[in-house]
Parts: sequence; C-alpha cells; structure tokens
Amino acid sequence: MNDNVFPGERVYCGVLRDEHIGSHVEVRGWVARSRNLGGLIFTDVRDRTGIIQCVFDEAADKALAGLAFELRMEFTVRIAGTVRLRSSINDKIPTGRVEILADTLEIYARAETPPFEINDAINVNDTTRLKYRYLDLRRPSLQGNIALRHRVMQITRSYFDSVGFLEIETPILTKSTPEGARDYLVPSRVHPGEFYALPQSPQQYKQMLMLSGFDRYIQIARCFRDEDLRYDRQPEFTQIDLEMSFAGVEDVIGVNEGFVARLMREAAGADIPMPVPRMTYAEAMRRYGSDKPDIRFEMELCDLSAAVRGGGFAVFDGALEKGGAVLAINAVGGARMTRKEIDSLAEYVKTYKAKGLAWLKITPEGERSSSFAKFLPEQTVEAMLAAAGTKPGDLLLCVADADIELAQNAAGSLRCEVARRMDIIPHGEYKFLWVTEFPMFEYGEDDYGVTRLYAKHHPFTCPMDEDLHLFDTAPQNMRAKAYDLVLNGTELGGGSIRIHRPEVQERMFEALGFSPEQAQAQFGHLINAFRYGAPPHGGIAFGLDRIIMHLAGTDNIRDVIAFPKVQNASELLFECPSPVDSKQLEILSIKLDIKK
RNA sequence: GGCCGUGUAGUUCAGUUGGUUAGAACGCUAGCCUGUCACGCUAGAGGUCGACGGUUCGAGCCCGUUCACGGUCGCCA
Repeated sequence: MNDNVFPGERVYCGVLRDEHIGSHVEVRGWVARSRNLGGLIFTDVRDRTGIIQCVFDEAADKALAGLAFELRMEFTVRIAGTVRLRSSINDKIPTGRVEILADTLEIYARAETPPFEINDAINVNDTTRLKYRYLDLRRPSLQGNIALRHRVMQITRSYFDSVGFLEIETPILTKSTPEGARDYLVPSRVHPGEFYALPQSPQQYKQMLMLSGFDRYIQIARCFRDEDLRYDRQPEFTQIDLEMSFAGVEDVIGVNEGFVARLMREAAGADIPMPVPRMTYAEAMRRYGSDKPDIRFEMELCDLSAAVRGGGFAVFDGALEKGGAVLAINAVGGARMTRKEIDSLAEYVKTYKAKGLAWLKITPEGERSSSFAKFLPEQTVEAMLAAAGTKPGDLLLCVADADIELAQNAAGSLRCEVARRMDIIPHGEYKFLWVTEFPMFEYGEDDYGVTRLYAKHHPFTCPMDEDLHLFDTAPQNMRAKAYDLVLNGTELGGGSIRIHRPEVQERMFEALGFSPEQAQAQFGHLINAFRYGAPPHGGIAFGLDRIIMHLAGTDNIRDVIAFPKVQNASELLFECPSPVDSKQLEILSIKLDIKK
C-alpha cells in the first residue's frame, strides 16, 4: 500500500518519517480524530496511506488554533506545516515519531457526524456499512483490500504479458444459453421481444479467439450469474480468464503454476513450492469427500464398508445393500467433545442430507461410549476401530448412505467442520492443489423434473482420449481433460482442454440430449467456426475475488469488492434493482405481469 | 424455494419470571484543560424496542404475520 508514495508534489500522510524532519510539507485528507487539550490541539489527518498527527498551538497562532478548534471527525482539510520530532513518541503507528507543526489550515468541507466511526476496531452491522459504503471504504482495512486488488490485477497483467498473452475484451451484451447458471437478461429496444444476456463467462468468445489465431488470450473479465449469493459468491464477479492454443493439460498447468508462484511471491511474500501437487477427482472424493480438498490437515475419510458389512446393524447394512458406503473420520483427540457437541455435528451432517451420524468415543482412560456399538458384535467394532485407527482419546464419526456421493459429501463436509471446531487447521499456510480428471457428466433434473446428463464443466470440455469409447456404453463414467486449482479447501479456478474436432463435439451434444437442430440453434456460431481449422486449445478461469479474499485474510467476499451486493442481490447504496418508468418499458415493448 | 439466526439510542450491546420513568460504553452538544495519541474532567441531549396484528389488567420480553440483514441446503454448465 505504501508504494508510489510521492507521485509528483503530493505528500501523503502515512509516509512521513524522521528523514522529513525540518521540511515544510502540506497534507490533504480527512480528520480522523482531534484532541483538544485547551490551547493545544492534536489533529490526526488520514489519507489512503495512513495518518499523521498535526499540532496547533494557541500560544503560537491564536486565530489558527481557533479554526482548528472547530475540526470534527471526517472534515476534509489541507494542513501545511513543518515536520518535527515528537516530544513523546507513539510507537503504535508508523508515523508515530514525527508530527506536523501546522502553520496553515484550510477546511475544504465540514462533515455531518458519520453514522459510524471510521476505523477498523469498530464492528458495525453490514447493512449500515453498505448503505454508507463510501464511508465504510475509508476504513484502512478496506483501503488495503482495494489496493491489494489493484496490485493483483497489475501482477496478473504483467505476468501474462511477459509470457506472450494478449489482453482482449469480449462483449458484455451477448447471447443467452440455457445450460448452466441463470442469465441476466437485457431487453433489446430495436428487436422487440428479444434479449441479450450478460456473460456468465467469456467462454465461447475466447474459444473463437483461438480459432482466429490469438493463441494466448487473457482478460480480467466481469461475469454475471443470476444465482443466490453466498459469503464467497456475488452475482457479478471478476475472473482472470485465459485460453491457449496448441496446448494440452500440461501446458495450461505449467503457465499457471508460473502465475501462482509469481503472484504469491509478489502479493503475499510467500514462496509456494513448485510444482503444485495434483490429485485426481476420484482420489479427492475418496480421501477427502470433496472435489476441493483442504490438505492443510489430515483426518482423511476412511471407508468402513468392508469392516461393517453383515454386522447386523440395520443402518449400515441397509446402506450397503443398496450399493452405498459407510464412511468415517477419526477425530484424534475428539473424545473431549461432549454429547451435546456430537449431537450438533449430527445436525450438521443432516444439512447435507445424511440420515444421521453414528459415533464412538474412547476416553483417554479407555472407556467407550457409542451410539451404535451395542448393535454390532465386538469383533466388528474392533475391525472398525482398527480400520479407522481410533485410539483412546479419539472420536470416530460415521456416515452411512445408499448414495455414495451423498455420503462422501456429508463426510467431507463433516471433516472440515470437525477440524474447524477442534481448531486443528494451521493458519497462515497456503496449500495449493490441482484436482484433475473430473467426470465429463453428472446427472441432473431439467426444468420439467426429467433426469438427464449434464456437462459437469461445460459442453465444450474435451474427454480424456482413453475414455472416448465410453460415449457409446457408459458416458457417465467418462473423465474430462478438466482441472481445478484449489487453495486451502476453496476452488480458485477451473478449466479444461476444449473439444476441437467437430465429430467429438457432435457426440457431446448427442450425449447431452441435444438434437443437431437444437445444438445448431444454440451453439451454431461455435460449431460452424470449428469447421474452418480449429487448433487444439484449452484454458482456465480464476475467481479474482476469491484470490483476493485469501490474500487479504478475509472470510467475506464483500470485503474485497468496492460496491458489493447483499444476499438478495440488491445493492444498498444505490438501492437497485429499482422499478423503471412505464415509458421506458413501453419503448422496450415490455408489459409486466408480477405474481405475488 | 427450504431451514437456522439476528433486529433495543447515531454505533456496539445489556435488559431477570411479562410489572413503576428502557440502561451502559463509544459517538454527539456545551464548558474547563498546553504534550495528547481510545487524552482527561464536568454537565447535557438523544428511543416508533424493525413493522403490523393478537394474548393479557399490563408486552422490549409470549403468539401470529411481515420486512430487513446474515448463515446454510438447493442452485452456481
């Protein structure tokens, strides 16, 4: 934040140090605080670099002190004076050894009492902060986050430029595609009844650019998805979006590991060991119950299906008979959890649709208590404890379900929750991981409740060569040349090698249930383009906001976006969305039919 | 769309079993104060207890509806 501190003649508050003693300076900013000792007034002036203490002495200049007496928080001021060593040092702030003995004070603007104080110590309700976002943004922590965001964007542009990428803008007004997230629609005035969509990502445009020969493309791209918000998800967000021609998985991963290494070194001062470790999707799901595993801690999932099979416990046997699994985590030291705490973990897994949580606790003295052991023969229980490695002091937690993916998801989420509650996740570590070989498809319901195959990534994702034959027999088992970059259990970005052969693309649309006519209607522009010599290509997109969240150490995406939206996708400062004039609707040929 | 949580002074919060005039801190206003830095001291102002309805002799507190915000599941190719 303190780079570029003296652009031109401008002096910033936060940069003044011993070496400025004796020089006459002029600072501009906001009054952070003013302390009137009676005849001697200390005023802290704040700008985006920090604060500096200014002194007004009534004995030296009575009129000046009289004006300074009027200063209140958040007045905008210009203060000139001579820098000098303080008679008492404040070592809590970087400028704490010096102060400005003021000889000039200009009040640019007085301020009403702000609804909350501008500092990082105060904890203010989000609604109030966002309603007065322009004040909230004056707080040093948010100033720092926004400056960090700027740095990350500069590093990104610099790095990709250095390895031959061209930054190219793609349209914001584009075409609606019903696959994937809901689109934000924009009505067309000149084409009544027709709509643009805001891009969910520049995916198809960047593939077009590959066809056009711009073999290395990058864009810091705004993207829009009309889905519900989360702490790490906004309806409009920013992607670092890139694509490469004549590239395979190794090329994309290689270029981006270079990016990660440089970004982390320059923005976080962290040396990330290269190469970044990799794990297949199947392994991630098996060991961690997640496609974005947090590998900062162990406590891996343990499949107890074989150990409990036929043991006579209806919950376990029932799940296994239907082809399911019994998955467990062994919480080392977890025996100190109370019954109430374990019950709340059971409630937690139920939010992931698990039927319940079977548990067994061994006190450090070797005393056992359990929700299920009484239903099982002793040898089965022993087999479970042996398989899971449960020892005195530990807590064994089991999720059983007929649906293996459901059990994995619940157990994987439980793993992270238990780790959080036991506080075993190391802080200040960056553990990157590539997750590879994602499934091509997943089952989902369409708007009419019909189950069909959906592309897990998107319909242009290239299958793994050795799985191409499965189009005919078992498409649900096909794996893709797709990869995600995961950091500390969150997905930073994902990408894939794309299909560049028209005949493979046709098979893909067929598998997704598109007739050739439907495919042509929705994706004809891309399908046609591929007829004229398509290079093999692939790319990736990173969530810029999430990267900044990690670097800034915040757990809320709103802290890294200047003007974010709240959970219902409205924006409290401008109060939008908002109704529009009926005349505007008329021009757009739109009639409202609002159902309450 | 489902579930959970929160809503009391400008801000952050307390408020007992439903019972007299709803409190504290910070901020704000006025006065005093020449080395403070969360300055200090004195005095003061400031409340539709989110809104509406109900139960009750009596509601900040109990019930219902609703609004706002947060979290979460679904959703997020």
